[in-house]
Amino acid sequence: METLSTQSAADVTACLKAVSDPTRLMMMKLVETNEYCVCQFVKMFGMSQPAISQHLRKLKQAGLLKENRRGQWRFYSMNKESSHIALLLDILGHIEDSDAQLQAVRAKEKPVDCF
Amino acid sequence: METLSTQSAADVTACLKAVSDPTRLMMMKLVETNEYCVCQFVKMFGMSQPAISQHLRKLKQAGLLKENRRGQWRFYSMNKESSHIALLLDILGHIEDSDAQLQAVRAKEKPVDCF
DNA sequence: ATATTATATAAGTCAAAGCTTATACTCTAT
DNA sequence: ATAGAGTATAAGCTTTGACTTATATAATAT
Repeated sequence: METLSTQSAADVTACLKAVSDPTRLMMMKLVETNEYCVCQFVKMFGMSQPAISQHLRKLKQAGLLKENRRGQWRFYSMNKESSHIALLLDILGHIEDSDAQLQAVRAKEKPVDCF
Repeated sequence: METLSTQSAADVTACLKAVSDPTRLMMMKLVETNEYCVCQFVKMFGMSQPAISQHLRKLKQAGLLKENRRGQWRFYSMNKESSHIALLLDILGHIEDSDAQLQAVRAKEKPVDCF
């Protein structure tokens, strides 16, 4: 079903810029259904920890991510209260679940107590 | 209504990159209902002709625009056969029609035989 | 208090993006 | 054939973006 929520062109652009990077788009697809900590993303994407942190920061600054601290971990999940949520979900809905990259990333998922 | 069309994450990213610029997003919103020639865009956006041409080229290379030559003009319109059309329309649907920037740009629209 | 693990931030590098100016191409009119 | 208008492309400049390495912060465990 289509959402009726609209926003300014500038707001739409801000959201698009946040997710127009392959890593960040994939991150948002992942957190659509789960929450992940930084170390999990590092394993899944095979990128350095600072690179992952920086991507997460951009998504958080765009209001798309919610941060949840538990112990020494910080878990990130989709911010369902985001002003961009309708647009975001529409975009994510266009990614096929069978996407090879997406499945490759998910295949590398490890529990939090990873080492 | 929601479209069921999905594509690879890479394809979605390519589309998002094309429209994640304020000028290009606005261009796509404009060509949703009309076709425009380069000189019209120049007037509407108050940008140089090469800058406009370069934005149009990006959108065309992403498959979002159709080019139509008539006389010495080149008219650009939305490519309804684009593989990204469903995603694109979803995105554009989130821009409010009352958007100030959009209305400001539309207010500067002039007929083709402009000088 | 110290060490360890998880994460963030700072600073630097390199490539890409968006503009500019200058020039080339294309069509029309003379 | 030449000139002029509309548009594209090339080259250069400047800013931004995505990484790197190094360091700082925060929580946990000893």
